[in-house]
Amino acid sequence: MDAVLQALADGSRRTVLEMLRDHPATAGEIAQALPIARPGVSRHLRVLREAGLVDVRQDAQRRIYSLRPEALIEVDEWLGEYRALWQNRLDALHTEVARGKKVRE
Amino acid sequence: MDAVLQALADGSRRTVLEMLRDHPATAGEIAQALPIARPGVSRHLRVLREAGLVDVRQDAQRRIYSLRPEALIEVDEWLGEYRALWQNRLDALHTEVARGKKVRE
DNA sequence: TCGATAAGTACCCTTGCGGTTACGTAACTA
DNA sequence: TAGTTACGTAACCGCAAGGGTACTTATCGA
Repeated sequence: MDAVLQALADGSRRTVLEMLRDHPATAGEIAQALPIARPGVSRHLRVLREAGLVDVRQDAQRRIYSLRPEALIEVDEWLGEYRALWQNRLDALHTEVARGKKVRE
Repeated sequence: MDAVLQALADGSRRTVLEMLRDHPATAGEIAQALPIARPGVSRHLRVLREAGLVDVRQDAQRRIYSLRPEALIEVDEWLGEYRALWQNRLDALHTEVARGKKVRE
């Protein structure tokens, strides 16, 4: 979970992820699409791999990366513990607004 | 969103957040509960504040911090774009398993 | 077996983050 | 008004993250 969030904190890595959301891609393809050089992309992919966010499949010299959204489920579950909270919060807000805004803390 | 994820990438800050999930707290209380000194906590809180994850309310000398889960909704929405994907993936997996595992990519 | 292609690793450098101590500031209190 | 309390900010330090260049490794094709 820590690894996943740390992986996601980097914008480039999120971009990689969003590329892979469309379809699997090779490391080279990803590097071409991003403003950083191949070695950098390799390292990004390593982080994503170690965080469990992507999978690699080897095809001759190519390494084809694909999304492995299972790790994101962790984040989703962590957020789940807040979801009820913000639902209540928003619901409460709505009622407050409806009854003329007597904010209570 | 970037700010939110970067804020969440730090374990201490997630801990602060989880403390505030229970109830609002002052900066001092949070610092006492954590293994880091007050100035550090202050900066953590600043990051959380600027990311929109917490709110401050002043009560005399005290600064009372409370959760503001609206920012987490952003993350939730971002994850939402993957949720369908992993649902499909898991569903697909189930059917693959059921029909005897002919993995297709 | 030798070159070409694709990717990963080693190394270096710079920047930013997180922590600490020391100091500044606002508000209560005697 | 002087002292105390509760925070925040500034300055400094160490370290790890993230980028680039150069090199290594693995696989295919001639």
